[in-house]
This record gives sequence, structure tokens and C-alpha cells, in this order.
Amino acid sequence: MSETERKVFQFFNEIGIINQLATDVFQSNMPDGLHVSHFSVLNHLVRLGDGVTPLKITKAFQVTKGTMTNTLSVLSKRGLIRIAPHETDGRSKVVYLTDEGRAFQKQAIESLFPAIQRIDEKMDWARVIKTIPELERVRKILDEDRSE
Amino acid sequence: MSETERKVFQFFNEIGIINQLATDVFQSNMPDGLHVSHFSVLNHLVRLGDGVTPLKITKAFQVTKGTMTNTLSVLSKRGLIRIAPHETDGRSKVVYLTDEGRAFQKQAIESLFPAIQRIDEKMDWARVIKTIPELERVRKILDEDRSE
DNA sequence: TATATTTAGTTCGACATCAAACTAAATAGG
DNA sequence: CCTATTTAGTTTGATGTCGAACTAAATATA
Repeated sequence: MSETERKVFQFFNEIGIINQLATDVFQSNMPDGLHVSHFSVLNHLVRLGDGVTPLKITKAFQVTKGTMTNTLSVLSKRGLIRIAPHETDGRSKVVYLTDEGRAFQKQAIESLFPAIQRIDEKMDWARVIKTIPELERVRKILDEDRSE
Repeated sequence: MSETERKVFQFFNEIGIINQLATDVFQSNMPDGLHVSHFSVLNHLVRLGDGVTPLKITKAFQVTKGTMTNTLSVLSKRGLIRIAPHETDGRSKVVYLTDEGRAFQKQAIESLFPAIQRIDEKMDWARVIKTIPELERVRKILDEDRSE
């Protein structure tokens, strides 16, 4: 294994650990029985707009359709989204945020601010932010590779 | 939400997506019924040395003891590790790699080379590698924050 | 138009993971 | 020493996720 290959593995390893640590912090701030995945879907709908089909969300998150069926049904039972039949396609459905869903998303994000501030002194956010373009590049390449 | 906060969320979001895409590639290269988590434990033992207790591995991966019990029992049933009683502590055990376990780890890593080469043209590894120190810094800060 | 194929979503069985309760061994405090 | 507490690991029930089989609707093709 070459030095470059070793570094590449280290890169993905660091990514994996950071993801796990960050997800754990996030998860510990989720209320009663809600999972990060539920928040993620709500967040997606807030940021990119609701009124989309389950399949579109499935594609965005790169999960199976069965997983999304489950996630959406939990959100729906909680009253955080509303699932309506599709106007023109009898196979399909359309997902809408409810007011409760929007409120939850907002509150969940705010609940993270203490954690961010806790590590604020140690973290040099400017440097962290500088890595984003490169991460975006990597993400896009991996994403293209997947769909080819 | 400030611009910096927005960027911070974007950073962790990119990390999450990259992790998922990379994990999926990795998982699709795992043979018959083995999971990335199984490989990760083997890899950990190869890199940092075997002959350690389950609890130590549990701490390293930041999973619950129950999860590690399950992971190790799968690896043991597959003959990839050997679990022996602890010499001096009757509550504890010691985990050793078998030859099969070492071979599997090696083969699993090699199985990734095609995927790496596939995206090699598009990816500027030098730039990717340059982000590692910053990722390490972030990882360490999150890790310290967790244990405090 | 009638049939075949594709597409959207659900269901099912398997498994990783978690939190919490539990067992057994080691250690601490009296 | 004896009891209480801590520690290492297992077990149990719940849940998120997956892959594969399935249903129903839409579209393509003949």
C-alpha cells in the first residue's frame, strides 16, 4: 500500500469518526424517540422546499424506499409532516411540512447551539470552514461515481 | 442563525454525506454477510495490535458494550478472531486475531483499490490529503468534548 | 387496444445498534 | 473479613436500515 493510499484511508477514517461523534451529539439532543434521520428529512424539506414525493427524498438521502416509508410514517404519526395523494399520479404521494414540523426543525437546530458554543474556544471555525470546498468536491465525485 | 453557524452545519453535513457514500462503497465490497463494522474491528486490531479486551475496543469505537458483544461474537463464529479468558481478571476477556482474520483485513483493503482507481482521475488526492490535519483537529476536539 | 415493462410505494425478514436490566467478578470501606 | 460498590461482559426489547419480494398504477410496445 502506497503512502498516498494510506493517507486516503486516513482521510475517510477521520471523516467516519467525526461523523459518528457529531451524530452522537446530535442524537443526544433529539427528543423522545426521534432519530437524527427524522430530523434530517424535516431539515431537507425546510431547506429545499416541501411538496415533494417520497421517492425524491429517498434519492436525496440515498436510502432504500422501504427505509423512507418507515421514516415518513413516523414523522406523519408525530404530526410533523402531512402525506397527501399525488394530484396526477395514482402511484405517488406528496409530502408537506406541518407547522409542528417546521417548529421542530427550528427547535432542534437551536438545541445544538450550546454544544457548538461549548467547543467554540477550542475550535478554529475559520479553518474548519476553509475545508468545505474540498469536501464538496469529494462529495460530488463520490456522488457521480455512484450514479454512473 | 449566523453565517458562520450556517457554514458549520454545512461542514458537518458534507462530512455526513461523504461518510455515507464511502461507507456504501465499502459495504458493497464486503463478502457474504459481513458488515463494515466487522471489518473496522479487525482493522483496528491489525493496526493497533491485538490481545486487547472487548471493553478497550468498545471505548475505541464509542459503541455500547452490547454492540461489541454482538460484533465480536460474529467475528469469532467466522473464525476471524479468537476470544480467550483474561489471565488475571475473571470478568474480562482478551481478543486475538487469527490468521484468517489478518488475511481478511488485507483482502478487504485490497478490494477497495478498484474503487479508488475508478475515481482517481477526477480526484485530486493531494488536495484531499491536505485537509487531514484540520479533520484531525476537529476529531480530537469533539473527542475531548465527549469525555469531559 | 392488449400485453409487457417500468415505476412508486409497501411489506417482510434479517441484522446492527442502542439503552437498560442483569450476572459475575473485583475492589473499596467499614 | 463482610458488605457495598464498581467493573466487564451478556441479554433483552425496540428501532433504523437494508435487500428482496410484492402491489398497484403508469407507460411503452406490439
